[in-house]
Amino acid sequence: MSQAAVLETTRRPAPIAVADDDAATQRPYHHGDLSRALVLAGRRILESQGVAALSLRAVAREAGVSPAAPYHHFKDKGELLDSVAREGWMELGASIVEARRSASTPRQAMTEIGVAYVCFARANPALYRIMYDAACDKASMPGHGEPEMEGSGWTQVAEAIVEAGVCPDNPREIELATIAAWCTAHGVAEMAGFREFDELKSALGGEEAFVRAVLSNVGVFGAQRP
Amino acid sequence: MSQAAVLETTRRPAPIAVADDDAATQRPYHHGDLSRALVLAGRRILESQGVAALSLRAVAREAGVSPAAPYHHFKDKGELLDSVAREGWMELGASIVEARRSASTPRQAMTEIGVAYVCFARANPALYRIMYDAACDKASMPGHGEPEMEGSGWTQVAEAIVEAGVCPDNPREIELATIAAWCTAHGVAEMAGFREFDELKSALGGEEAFVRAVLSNVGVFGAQRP
DNA sequence: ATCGCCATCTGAACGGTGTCAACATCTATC
DNA sequence: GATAGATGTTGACACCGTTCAGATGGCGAT
Repeated sequence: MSQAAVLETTRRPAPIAVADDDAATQRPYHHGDLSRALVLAGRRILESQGVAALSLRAVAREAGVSPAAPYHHFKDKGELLDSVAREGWMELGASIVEARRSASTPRQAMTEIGVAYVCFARANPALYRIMYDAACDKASMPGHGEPEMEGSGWTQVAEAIVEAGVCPDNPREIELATIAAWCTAHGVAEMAGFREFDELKSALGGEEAFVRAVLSNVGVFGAQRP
Repeated sequence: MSQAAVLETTRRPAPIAVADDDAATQRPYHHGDLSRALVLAGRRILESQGVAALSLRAVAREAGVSPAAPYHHFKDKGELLDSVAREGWMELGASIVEARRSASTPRQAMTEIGVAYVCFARANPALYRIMYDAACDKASMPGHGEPEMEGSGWTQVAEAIVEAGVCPDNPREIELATIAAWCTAHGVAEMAGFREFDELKSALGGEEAFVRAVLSNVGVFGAQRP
């Protein structure tokens, strides 16, 4: 469907409402809520065509709007991608909360948090790339200072680390362990997709088994060594 | 200097010899060894302007050649970047060999390998980004099957892991530990530059101290927990 | 020594991109 | 209902990767 829009540039797809669950909603303003529609369009392109296809013009096309329209809602392309990324971080945070809740012991919670992080990134690789890029040049990590993300993500990990007792109970040690956890999860998340590991993955019975096996070697996430 | 080349498009900088240590070398052919010169130009741009400025045209400009010239030496932009990346991996491999040699105990060797990996990536952040991107869609990890990289990098890490006894002495466990090591180093390398950590870094006495503190929390690289 | 081949380099072009200024249109508010 | 401001469109600019026809020049065959 978006294929057609790409091939036949003249005929633009009909503007999509912010939520297409109610088809009867006639867009109340020029477009409705374009900034939201653009973020959704961005995610759609990310999922269907990957990060290389995520141009500002493509997003505008997908949203059924002219290439310059986004500039009335975002300073530039980076700011639009930041919005897409922020949604991703919020979903990842929710996934971590869920993983922690599902575990029966604090130590197991750490493992599940790691697996949840990596699996989210692997399930949405293009989105995760955007998320990482956006986090790169931010002065604070995702989840710090954003009221709608309070109690998810970063703080969850720190709490779980304290509960699991993976490091001395001391603010600095806890911070270092939390950073180590994030770094490690990020590294595994980015490299789990390497084709080099395909053989090992299937030998271990799938990607999640592979991820668990790797994470078990990693200290913060792994089972306590005897 | 390359600023001028950007601003004043008409006047191209003089073609640079493949190695400018010997200024008397008159280029023997059309350009000399353009493919080598292009790789060097790419690295120069990477270091001075970052990865966002690394366009094929910019590389050609820096090498004093027309935008189409690189196509006689590389299939496309990706192949040129692959060459730049391969050099980077070889240098990183050498750095790892050196780090391992400098350590006095097998366990310390693991720590130094991790620090060397991260410090290389942090010292050449744009280059490392290219290196990672190139490794992404390769079927084998850097250092596998390339004769000029035999005995550096990947195999070094596996050997060091065996010597340090960080995992059961079993091919699969060794492979998993090696993968975990690489994932971890990659994660720390990419995130060590986050501005979020600036305060902690200076509190710990610099970036290398920060890196060592984080790595000590990650199992494969860290000191053995008591 | 000359010729012709072929690797190499150039110039111009195409479609794509991000971004901007000028203009058009619609909503909200007085 | 007039007007101001927010929102969308058009057209343009510079840059990008890539291709292709032609110029250039080194090197092997004659």
